[in-house]
Amino acid sequence: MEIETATVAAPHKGRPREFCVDMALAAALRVFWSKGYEGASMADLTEAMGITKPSLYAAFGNKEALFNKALDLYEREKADYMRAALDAPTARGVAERLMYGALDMYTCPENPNGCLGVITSVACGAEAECIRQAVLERGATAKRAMLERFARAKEEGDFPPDTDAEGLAAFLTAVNQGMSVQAGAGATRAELERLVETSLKLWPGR
Amino acid sequence: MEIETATVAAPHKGRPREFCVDMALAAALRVFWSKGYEGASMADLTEAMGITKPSLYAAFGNKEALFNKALDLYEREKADYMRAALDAPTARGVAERLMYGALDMYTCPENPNGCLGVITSVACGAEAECIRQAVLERGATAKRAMLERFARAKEEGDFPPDTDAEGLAAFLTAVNQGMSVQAGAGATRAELERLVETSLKLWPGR
DNA sequence: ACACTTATATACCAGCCGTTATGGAAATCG
DNA sequence: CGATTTCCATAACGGCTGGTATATAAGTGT
Repeated sequence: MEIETATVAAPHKGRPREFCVDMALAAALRVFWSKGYEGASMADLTEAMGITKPSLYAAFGNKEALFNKALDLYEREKADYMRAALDAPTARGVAERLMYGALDMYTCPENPNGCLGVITSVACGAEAECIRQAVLERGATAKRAMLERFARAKEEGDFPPDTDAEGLAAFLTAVNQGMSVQAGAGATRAELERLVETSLKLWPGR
Repeated sequence: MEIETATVAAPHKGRPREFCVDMALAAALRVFWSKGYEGASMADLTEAMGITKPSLYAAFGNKEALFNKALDLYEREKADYMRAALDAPTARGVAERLMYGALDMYTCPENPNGCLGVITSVACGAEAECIRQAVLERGATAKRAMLERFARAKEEGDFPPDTDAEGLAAFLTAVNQGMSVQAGAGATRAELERLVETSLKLWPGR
């Protein structure tokens, strides 16, 4: 259990490590984010993290454990706009925050393009099936939260009464996933902005 | 240049090959379709195709050439619903045919789930960059055709005059890509049907 | 100064990757 | 028939994969 959060200050005996775990993990995340789980080789990771393989294995366990910790970091730092979006007062506000948040994240110049979840869950070999399952589970959790939010929105009158809240959740998820795919395919921010604006123009209710 | 299309009938001298090129290619397509370009190993391919590696190399060149031929087959047989969709008389008809066509294709029990283009273009290692570019080019061509169709639809009054046809093309593309991602993630056909119906309910114009 | 503990660096492991050389089998041509 | 051409099967190639054993360096507490 690591207590320290910054660069140094080892509390116990033994040779202190020469790198910052958090920074190394952030570097690993960027590699996974741009190349996917299987596309990221240990050589890619160690080079980006600035450490050697034994150091990586000592600090993180193995590739799979490293990915899971990187995924935790991703959700914590990068994708918490999702949670924030659900706090919007209206369903339209939720959709706005979700889409513009995704837009910012997918097109931020210092980030890889696209969504880590989409990149990882699509097209992975048999060996990475458990990784894929873990990612899908998190996506399902996020979608469930969105669904509950839209069910509430329907009760509050944000939608016409005959609206399919589940369909709308799937719809919003799909547009975000498509935005991720197009960002990965090289779409410009301006193009994705038009996609978001078009989608919001079609969004039902006030 | 192979002339024969069926099982046998070698026109020239030498030992005739013992497998059907078209069937082998179809099998290879299914492997690429379910595992992606890099996720499909030569062992996977040869096993599914029922041939050995030297036979594969003699008949198709190498892995990249095999993929390109499989991609040709995919576009020719599976994804020509796109071309057909653009022939619909109205923009709404285009959207309907496109979405239901994608729905049928992504959920057909005898096909892998999802879109080969999405699977291949997302998250590939550096070595497959040219493959990715080839796939993206075809996607860009398809999107360009859709864009032209919607520009015409706007002139014909299918949309309100202030409509962003380019945004709508990106929108429709995004919903289809999202549908592919969700199909690959294990969504049921019923779920995707609701996604399509919801999207069409939001689609502008008559 | 010493033993002890931990991190780093080098080198290595078996296994899979895409690809190909080699040797024999099966067909047509003369 | 023999000669030729093409295909199939085995096995191997160098290179890369994720993962590790070994040896050395750099700190700790006493």
